[in-house]
Amino acid sequence: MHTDPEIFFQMLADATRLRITVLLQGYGELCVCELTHALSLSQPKISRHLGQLRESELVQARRAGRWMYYRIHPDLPAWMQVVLRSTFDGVIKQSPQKEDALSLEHMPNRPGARCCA
Amino acid sequence: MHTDPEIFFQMLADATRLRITVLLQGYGELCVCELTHALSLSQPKISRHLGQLRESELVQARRAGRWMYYRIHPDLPAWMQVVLRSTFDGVIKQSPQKEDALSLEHMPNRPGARCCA
DNA sequence: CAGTAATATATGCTTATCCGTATATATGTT
DNA sequence: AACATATATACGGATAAGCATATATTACTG
Repeated sequence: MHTDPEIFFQMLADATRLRITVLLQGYGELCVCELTHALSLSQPKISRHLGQLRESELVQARRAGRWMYYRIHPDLPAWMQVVLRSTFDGVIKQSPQKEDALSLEHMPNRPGARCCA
Repeated sequence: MHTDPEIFFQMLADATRLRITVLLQGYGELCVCELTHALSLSQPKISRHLGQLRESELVQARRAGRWMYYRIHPDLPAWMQVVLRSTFDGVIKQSPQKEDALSLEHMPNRPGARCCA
């Protein structure tokens, strides 16, 4: 599935999925609660969009205890990686992506690498 | 409008608009009849999608006599230009973009630069 | 084996998207 | 002016996308 450019761009064509993708591009791996906090959106909404991103194989999920960690799929075609990288560069200084990153960094009690590794 | 990444990706998230965009990326400037021929789609369908691309300022239109020539908007943000370039590189060898390019090159009586300049 | 925290899915609804067909506009030609 | 060519738009209908709320699953905890 992740070789179809139309579906790839469809995934990026929704504001919520774009924000998620940009955060994953910038932070490598994030769990659902981190994304929910960073974007200030309901958990089902985040989960539903993550489900689509996962099904289209734009992201990869990994379970660690009760947490699900998501990251950009490492096997994406090179050109898609370029697209994601330049998209990140293009939007990370703008709203709402800038605020999303700030909100993530100021999140209290973040699980994952920083606390548990 | 062409500074909104969500709309930018929405434009690329439709097969017809993606094919049009890739052709414009590869050939610089094309008229509606060339696109209609290359994609083998109805004229209103092509025109409707070109209208959306134009309204979102992803492409620019120029009239020359009875023909309307379209090209990628030259003032796109740099990161969007990178996206379009790497998308072109990623899909031009695949279907249907490969066939579109062939069909365009074999089109008889093409108007525009090649014949009239 | 309750209970709770983290995440996922189901349901019903609203709205947006896309399409084909028909028609309008606009330019050039006779 | 009438006509032909190139392109754009209008209309009605089908399908898909997105949402909020409620509920289900899964894995830890005691």
